[in-house]
Amino acid sequence: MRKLSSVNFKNEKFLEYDCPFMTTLHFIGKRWKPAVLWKINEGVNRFNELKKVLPYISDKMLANTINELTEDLIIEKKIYDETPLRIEYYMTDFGKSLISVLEQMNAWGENTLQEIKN
Amino acid sequence: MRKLSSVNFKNEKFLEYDCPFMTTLHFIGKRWKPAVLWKINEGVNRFNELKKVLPYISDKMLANTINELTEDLIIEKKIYDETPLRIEYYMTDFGKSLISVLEQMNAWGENTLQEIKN
DNA sequence: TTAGTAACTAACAAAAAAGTAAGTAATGAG
DNA sequence: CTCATTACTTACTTTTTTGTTAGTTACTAA
Repeated sequence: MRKLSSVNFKNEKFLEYDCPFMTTLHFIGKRWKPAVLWKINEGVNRFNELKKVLPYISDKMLANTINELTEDLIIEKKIYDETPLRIEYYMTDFGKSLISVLEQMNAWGENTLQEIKN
Repeated sequence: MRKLSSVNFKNEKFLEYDCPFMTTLHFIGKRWKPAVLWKINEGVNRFNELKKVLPYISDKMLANTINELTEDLIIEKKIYDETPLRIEYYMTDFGKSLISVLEQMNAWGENTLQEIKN
């Protein structure tokens, strides 16, 4: 749980106010968040499918990440009344607007990895 | 200090390999890094000047951040043989290539903040 | 009735990141 | 000789994030 009185928290808020890119990082700057988002965008929509494509993620981290993305309105949960239970996650329009940012970050990352190789 | 044997570290490396945007986040995904980078890019080049424009950063965090940006070859240090001592930091060409990514993140952040207001 | 599957949650521990307080080195001014 | 300035470093603590293990609910198939 976040401690709202901490200097750490206040500094984060100051930076989000002073530097809008910190707001962007607020949505994607965690270990598994951008990866989960990316996979959902690619059409991997279910809990267990996400676990397959991200083999080292733990149940807890996947659930946490999904919960935060849902609270932030980046993805939405759809519950299908079937058995066995089927729940799927989809990008919201707001979430989709983040993808082009991730794409540019991806391009820069790929480029950098290439240059390091050479 | 980073523990190279930790699951945390291994997961980070897996993600940098699997999702190139994680490589980008590796360079800017910390509390003060993108802000310091941004300010240096805007022409704030000295330790004490950076402290002025980022009033809540501690000496230690600023020094750490500058050191990491230097090790990552994003900025470079220029020492002027003057008294009092003058040291300035400048973006490298590699560092400059990151700015367009930060600019897009900034635009998305500004937009999002605007939408939240309305 | 036992086992299995999907999608989780809770309690706890370890690791990493950030913050605090004090100190350092080189120089020059008074 | 003491103080001020610039640009840091060190030792330590707190906060935050990540990971581990075990359990839960609702259903179905054998």
